[in-house]
Amino acid sequence: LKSIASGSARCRGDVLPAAWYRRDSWEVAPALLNKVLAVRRTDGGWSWARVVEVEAYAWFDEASHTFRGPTPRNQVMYGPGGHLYVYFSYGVHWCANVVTGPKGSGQAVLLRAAEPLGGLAEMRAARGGMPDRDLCRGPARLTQALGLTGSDNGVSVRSGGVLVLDDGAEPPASPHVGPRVGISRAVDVPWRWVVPGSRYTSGPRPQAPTASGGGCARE
DNA sequence: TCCCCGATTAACT
DNA sequence: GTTAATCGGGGAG
Repeated sequence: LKSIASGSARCRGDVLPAAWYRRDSWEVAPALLNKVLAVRRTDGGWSWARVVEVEAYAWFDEASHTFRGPTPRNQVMYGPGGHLYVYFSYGVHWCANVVTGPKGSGQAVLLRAAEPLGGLAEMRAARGGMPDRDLCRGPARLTQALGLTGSDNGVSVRSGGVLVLDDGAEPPASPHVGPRVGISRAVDVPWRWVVPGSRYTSGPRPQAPTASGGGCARE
C-alpha cells in the first residue's frame, strides 16, 4: 500500500502486480479506468488524478507506433508491461502511454484524460490557470499538468516517481466505447474507453455498449 | 539527405 | 469551425 500527499490532500492505493500489465492492451485499457495516476514533483510532493479516458494500441494496429516494427522511438513499447511510453507529438506536445503485454509484443494504452484529485495548485500552475476541468482533459494536457516529459519515457509505473494506484474505485461496469481520436488509420476500431458521465473526458462522447440497442450494433 | 506528416492544443474568426 | 505552431520519426530516393 502506497500513501502519497500534497499539503493536506492524501491518497492511499495499491501498486498493481506486474502480471496485471502483462495482458493485451485492449484488456488493460478499460481496467485502467478509475485508477489513480500519481506523479512526484521536484519538491517531493505529489500530483494525482483519476484516469477517465484511455485508448488501446497494438502491434497489428495500423494506428500504432509499433505497426512497422521496432525503431529507436518505440523501443519502450516493446519492453515489458508496466512502464511508461512517452512520445513527442506535433513538435509541441508530450503524450503518455502505459505499456502492456509481455516483453516484445509492442502494445500500450494512451492516457487521454483524467480528473484532477490532488496537488491541484501545481497542476494549475503548469497549465497556466486553466479551469480545473481542463487541466487533464486531453492527452497532452494531462502530461503538461502532471509534468510528464520525454525524461519519463521508460520509467516504471509500479515504483519511483510515477505510480498507477488502485485506491479501491472499480472500473465502470459498462464503460462507453468508441473510435479513437486524432488518428487517420484504423479509424473504425473501437478502442477508446471512457468513464460514463465524467465531466473530465476529451473529444466526442462515445456510445454506451448496447445500453439502449443503439451504439455500434449494426451491419 | 529530403520531405511529409502526425495518438494535439490554443487562439483565432 | 478553422488554423498556426513546431519538430522528430521514418520512409523514399
